[in-house]
Amino acid sequence: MITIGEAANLSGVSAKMIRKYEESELIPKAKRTDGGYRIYSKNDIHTLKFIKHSRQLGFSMAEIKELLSLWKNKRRKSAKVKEIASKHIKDLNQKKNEIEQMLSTLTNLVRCCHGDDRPDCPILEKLENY
Amino acid sequence: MITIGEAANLSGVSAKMIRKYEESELIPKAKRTDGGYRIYSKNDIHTLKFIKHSRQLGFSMAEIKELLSLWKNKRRKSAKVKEIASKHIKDLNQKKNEIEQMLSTLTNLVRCCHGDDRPDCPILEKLENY
DNA sequence: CCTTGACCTTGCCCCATGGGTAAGGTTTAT
DNA sequence: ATAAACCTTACCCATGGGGCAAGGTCAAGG
Repeated sequence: MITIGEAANLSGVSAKMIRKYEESELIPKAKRTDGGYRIYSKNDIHTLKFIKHSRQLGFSMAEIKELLSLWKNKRRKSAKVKEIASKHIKDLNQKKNEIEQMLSTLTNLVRCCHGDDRPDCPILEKLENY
Repeated sequence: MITIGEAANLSGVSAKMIRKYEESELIPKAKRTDGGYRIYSKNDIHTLKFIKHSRQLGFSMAEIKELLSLWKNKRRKSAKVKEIASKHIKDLNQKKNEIEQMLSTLTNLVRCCHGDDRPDCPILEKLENY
């Protein structure tokens, strides 16, 4: 008999998010006690950990939904998993490139700015006339 | 007499976001026609462009609010601008590091996955037992 | 048996940065 | 005068959570 609070402690996923994942159909609806409390099994904790690890690698809810169904399906093709992960790598690389582009511009600007009591500032000039 | 749609075209900021920026007090409340239409000046367009450029460099609304007030203040100290930009660079570097951490893990996993018709998959194993 | 405290329930609001849509009013040109 | 194009406000959506409030449940101890 694992309650939602215990499941949260065991899995590292907050009770709030466990309910959210249930509502979003990432996990099946939990069984309830007569009083209406959700109850979880060891296996449910295992699934929650899977979700947590997927979130730590930056997968979206939608991607995790796919990964979960592949994980549960013993006749899956690993190619499909690899495809999802490769697509995610592509997304992350794009985000990284955008950040690097910002960083390169900002770093140049900060290097050129005196950073003293005077108002003259190449950073503001760039924002004004970019 | 520039309407919000024209201001959007001229500045590159959507009409929706112009209203949002007004509500968030990034820009002053626009004057209105008798019928209630917002009207803008050339100077307002200039400010909207400043905001747009700041967004393109990833500054948050709160940061842009500060940058705008410094920009308008002719007695500002460039040190303050530099401080905001430096803090932003720090934030971006942290995001970048997190993404790189994910990428390094994911890249290894994808390299190890056969990606064929068989179900065996190191990616799913990692998500399960991380 | 009853109380108390810890835990759970649902429902709502909030963050940031937008996209979209609907019902209705305004402006401008024909 | 009317139609098209534009504007207004007020909602809902997404992402991935955090937090609070009012109320119900559970388990332990008196």
